[in-house]
Amino acid sequence: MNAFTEKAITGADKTFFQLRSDIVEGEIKAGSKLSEMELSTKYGVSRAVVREAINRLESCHLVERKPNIGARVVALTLEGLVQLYQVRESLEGMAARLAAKNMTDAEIEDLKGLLNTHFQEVKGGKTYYQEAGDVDFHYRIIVGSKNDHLISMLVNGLYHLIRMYRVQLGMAGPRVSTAFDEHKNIVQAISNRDEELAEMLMRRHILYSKQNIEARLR
Amino acid sequence: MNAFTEKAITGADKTFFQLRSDIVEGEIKAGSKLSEMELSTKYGVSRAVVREAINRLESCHLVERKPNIGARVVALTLEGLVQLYQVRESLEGMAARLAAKNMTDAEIEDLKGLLNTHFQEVKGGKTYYQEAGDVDFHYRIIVGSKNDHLISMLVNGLYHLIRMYRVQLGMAGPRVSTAFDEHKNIVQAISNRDEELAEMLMRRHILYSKQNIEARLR
DNA sequence: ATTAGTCATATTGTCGACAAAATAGGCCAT
DNA sequence: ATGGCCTATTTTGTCGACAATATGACTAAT
Repeated sequence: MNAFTEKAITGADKTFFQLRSDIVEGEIKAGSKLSEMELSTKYGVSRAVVREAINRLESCHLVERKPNIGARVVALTLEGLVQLYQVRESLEGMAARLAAKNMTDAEIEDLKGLLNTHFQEVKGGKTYYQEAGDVDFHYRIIVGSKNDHLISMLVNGLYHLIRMYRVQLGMAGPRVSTAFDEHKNIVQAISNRDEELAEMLMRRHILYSKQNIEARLR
Repeated sequence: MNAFTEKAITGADKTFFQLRSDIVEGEIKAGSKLSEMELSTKYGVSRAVVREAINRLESCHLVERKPNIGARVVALTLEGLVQLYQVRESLEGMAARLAAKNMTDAEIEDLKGLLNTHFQEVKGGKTYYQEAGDVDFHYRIIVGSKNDHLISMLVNGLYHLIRMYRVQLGMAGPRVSTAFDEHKNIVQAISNRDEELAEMLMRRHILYSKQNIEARLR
């Protein structure tokens, strides 16, 4: 066995990942029906593993399942996006608060380094920032909270759904420069171990994102 | 078809409910292994439905599953309880905020009525309050938020876990009178449509509960 | 005595077949 | 035509069997 624990990957895992990717990226259209038999032949696995994969997708709120009827990919609505950001504001705000309390000094330094890297890239004219960079920034703070429930809910639960909205409603990389300043201030608050401020700044950051998205969609 | 939509109940549902109850009430001990075959014979269903039930329990964070090894009921630790209340503080705080915004006047009146009923019972010397009453109070505010993600996360996700801690660590009904006053103030804030205050009071209410529990356990 | 290796057993992962339920289409009555 | 009922087909729910992996016991070498 290797030094770092490597989880065994089962067939259901692979099917789950594949399906999730196809749904998030829009390969499988939002609101469409998921036929077990069809997916079974498409991915070359038995219906049992497809069912397990679909069950997990339901846990992520990416599909909705009704007994004896079947599973549909969730529909994307403005209402749903707003609700999603409300939860996100709450959870990530708490994550920032806990990160200010629980991140090690080394982790905070790493985070500052990440921010610097992003700064260089943005200065160099890259619009790349928003997609991977923003996700990475938020991801580190979530993990830095050291709260397993929080981490699970956000990483396994909400982030793929958020990404699905981003990809399919085509909101790629706006608000780059202002968002970067907000990130910087959040990191500063965490570095100062100012829990209250870190939470407040994160909540406002996400609130602004939400308002920005809402404005563009109406 | 009936007036109110009645969801079909599948066998996996029943097994899931049964297992969840057994775990929460401690009939199945925390940290113990769940053998698919054993449960299959015990409940008289096939392994497939037991597997589906266990998968759903995993979504609720009531069991942890490792590929090719099996599922164990989660272990109850003080650390875990603290993390749980941190998330709860965040989510229910947001629920109170949204309830202040989204509950109808009629729903708020109902909530006041519920509080009065509890008041009479407490005055009558019943210690019954905490268990059903507290849950009901929080439940109504969660639903009153009208945010499906929030509702799902709390009702399907966290509440059974919280109840598991309550039952098995034997913390039934303390803090009755003070908690009642806190509930009253929260309802007043919601009634005044004061979102900020409602959120703050709910967060403090849960924070107090957490501290109360922590104090008793050390 | 301890450790590594091997083999037998038990448990989980996957599959195809059957049962139950829902959907679709045609048929009949109005 | 329209609406309700019945049948045929499709889809999901459940089951038992087989394959792959982990667990535990036993042996042997150091």
